Amino acid sequence: MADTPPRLDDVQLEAYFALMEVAGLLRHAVEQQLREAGDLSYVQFQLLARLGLDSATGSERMTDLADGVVYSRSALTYQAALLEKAGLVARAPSEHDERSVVVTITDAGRARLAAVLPGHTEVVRQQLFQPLSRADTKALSGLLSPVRDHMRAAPPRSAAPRRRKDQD
Amino acid sequence: MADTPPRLDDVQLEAYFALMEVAGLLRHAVEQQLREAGDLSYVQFQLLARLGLDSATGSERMTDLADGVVYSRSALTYQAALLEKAGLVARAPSEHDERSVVVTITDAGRARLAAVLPGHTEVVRQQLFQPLSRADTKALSGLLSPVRDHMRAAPPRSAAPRRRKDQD
DNA sequence: TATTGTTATACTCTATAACTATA
DNA sequence: TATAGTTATAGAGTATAACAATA
Repeated sequence: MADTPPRLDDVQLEAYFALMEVAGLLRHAVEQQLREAGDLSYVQFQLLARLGLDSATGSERMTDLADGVVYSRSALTYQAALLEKAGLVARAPSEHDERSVVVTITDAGRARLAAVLPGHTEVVRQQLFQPLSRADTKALSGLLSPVRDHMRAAPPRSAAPRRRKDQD
Repeated sequence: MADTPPRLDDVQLEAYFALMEVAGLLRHAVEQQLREAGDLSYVQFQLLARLGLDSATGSERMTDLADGVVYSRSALTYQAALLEKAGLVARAPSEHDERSVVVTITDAGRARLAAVLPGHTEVVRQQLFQPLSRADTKALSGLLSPVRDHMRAAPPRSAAPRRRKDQD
């Protein structure tokens, strides 16, 4: 279709590869720490963190949890079931909409989160932030936040035209 | 041990979360494209790219391939076997060291790589680089490259003290 | 003895599609 | 009819440990 194949130049390639490798290594390091310190996968940690840190009430609907954490609903059901079996969250039908399920972090969940957080923080600090000054960190955040917003808003088009959560 | 739990401040948290989400969304988009355009996983693409683009000869030892692409040797054996079965690489014992296995990209492997690359590039350009100016891209690369080098050199210590490729 | 690579095994996680129930 | 969530199923990928072969 497009007759001008837009190559990535050297600077872009370097940025792309560095981004993917840094994120990959960081995730790997963090996953090890979470597993050893609290027997949590990264996704499970993200769910607990969203409920325990981001949410004022400690509760969220499954659908809202799915956004941003996981790519399919069944994956969320699977992880939520694991967390519930471990006693770290509770699931109950919503009062306003009987179709919805509200997930709530339990005291045990908050305790697990608190147990894991210092080590988690420590890994991120040592691996990611040690070579970055405060100005660097601000600059990094300033560069990546718009990219994140752009990605959330713009699902892949030409080369990967599928939508993420809808059927065709 | 440490009596000063070093929290991450808001700027660091923002940078950390943005990094992980950007890399996660990008990898997801890229994996879809690679699967649809060439039936390749991201790891398989990385292996082909290293052999076909980075290596002058098109060949590398298994051990050298493992470094930077994969976290365990068995995972590399698994992926290399898949690529070989698909005819995209060939494996042969090294002449200099009979223990080593040299992996070489085939013509079919180069063709597959060429078939996949334009779409891959297009996804990365649209998803990652569209909101970034050239100066932004340079800055991003300048920030992340030192972090990558730091991570390669400094395996996780206190909180996750295991080494990556050695036994205890 | 140390290194290179493979294999057997078991496990985690994910996506697809079919399904139930409520709005 | 559309939305929320679950389940069954099947597949991809990984790590661990034991193993064989060579340096």
